[in-house]
Amino acid sequence: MKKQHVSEAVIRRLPRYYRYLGDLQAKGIVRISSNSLGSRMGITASQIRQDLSCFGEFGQQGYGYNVKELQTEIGHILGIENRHSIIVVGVGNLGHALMQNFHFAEIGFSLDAAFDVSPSLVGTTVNGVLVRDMEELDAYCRDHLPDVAVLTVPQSAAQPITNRLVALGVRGFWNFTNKEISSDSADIQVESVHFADSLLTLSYRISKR
Amino acid sequence: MKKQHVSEAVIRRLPRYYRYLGDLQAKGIVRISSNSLGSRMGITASQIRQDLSCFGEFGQQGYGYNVKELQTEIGHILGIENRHSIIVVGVGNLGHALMQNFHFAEIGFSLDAAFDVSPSLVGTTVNGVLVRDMEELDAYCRDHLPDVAVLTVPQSAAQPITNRLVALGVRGFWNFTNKEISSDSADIQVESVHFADSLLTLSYRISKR
DNA sequence: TAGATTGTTAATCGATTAACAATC
DNA sequence: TAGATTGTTAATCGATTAACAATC
Repeated sequence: MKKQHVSEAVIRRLPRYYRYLGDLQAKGIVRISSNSLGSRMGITASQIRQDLSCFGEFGQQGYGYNVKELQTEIGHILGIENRHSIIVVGVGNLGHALMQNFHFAEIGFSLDAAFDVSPSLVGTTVNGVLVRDMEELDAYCRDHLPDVAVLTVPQSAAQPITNRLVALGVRGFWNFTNKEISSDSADIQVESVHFADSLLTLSYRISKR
Repeated sequence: MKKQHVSEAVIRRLPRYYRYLGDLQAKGIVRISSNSLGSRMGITASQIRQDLSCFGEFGQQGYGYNVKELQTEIGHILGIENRHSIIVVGVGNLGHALMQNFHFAEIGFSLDAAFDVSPSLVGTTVNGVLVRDMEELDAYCRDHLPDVAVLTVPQSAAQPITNRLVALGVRGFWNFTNKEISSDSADIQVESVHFADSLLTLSYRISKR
């Protein structure tokens, strides 16, 4: 039975399911039970079945789940078929690294453009994507209506650029600036990657007390 | 009253407290109540007081918390004073970007060395840190006993390098390889940064249903 | 002193786990 | 058919929130 509200905890697990199912497929595994998937992932079979039940019925009694089918379903839930368009704003080391290494297309994103202020970068191409002048940002967004912006600008630019992009209709922000960004506009989604927070939890765990 | 077991949820919030307290200090704010901090962070005052009570008593009735003092205390809980030594293994785009931009020292880590297989990188210096040949990894670790390794190697190298480092006594792994790594050894801590998982939750949230 | 705010205990809420009938 | 495994309901567990006495 589908749920109307899906908790954050469940949503955070969906990409993990997607990833594990991809690995299983790569290994040529065709079917899997919640029990077996759970023990691979270190979670209970109950949790997997409970999680999936938020979205529908994807298994078969006595059989389990078809790996490929379930992956496709979860991909669908995650919105991978939408081919969201995405732009990189700020092509410093990190923006550059993401453009070079991160497989946007594999998870359904279309990386269409990048922007920077540096004259030495503008006009160059990174992994097939043209770096444009930040001046062109407004015109580009009006023309192409990108769904998501990767924020890899300096901290000081984070909020002003966000405001500008929100005004231009960008609804999703993948924020690497280590600054909390916000917007009054409803319906704006922000996903922040806080490297320091992540490493600090590791610091905590390796510190004996 | 100090707690013996501290939940994962609490630990994940500690770096956020640390960050917010840093921002407050930068703004010259000297004292803050749990209520005021909570409304800035979008959480309840109760939660803050409950979280802190796992580690001790840091406030004063009728006054609240001294911003600087509390930050120092939380930094201490997170192990920032330990000056954990850290090495970067794999100096590709991402490893390079982290070395260049990420302020290890600010959160108490000492970035001491980097390793790569590429002859064009070996011997160069990135942000003051020498890139060494991967061949030297074992000898280096035996000599310097680094606490943490940043894994920014290709996926295929993730597990073998981890095994090697575990055998050499490295206890913490900051894993950017998009592969789950594991170890039989007790006391090994892994913190993985899964970019795709992060972006997929954003994909979910901007997909209308 | 009066007001503010803590630390902590108790109440509530939500998430995880267990159990099991349904059924492939 | 017998065995396996689902989807779902119920039970448990843990985390968050509320309340309040203590006290600065």
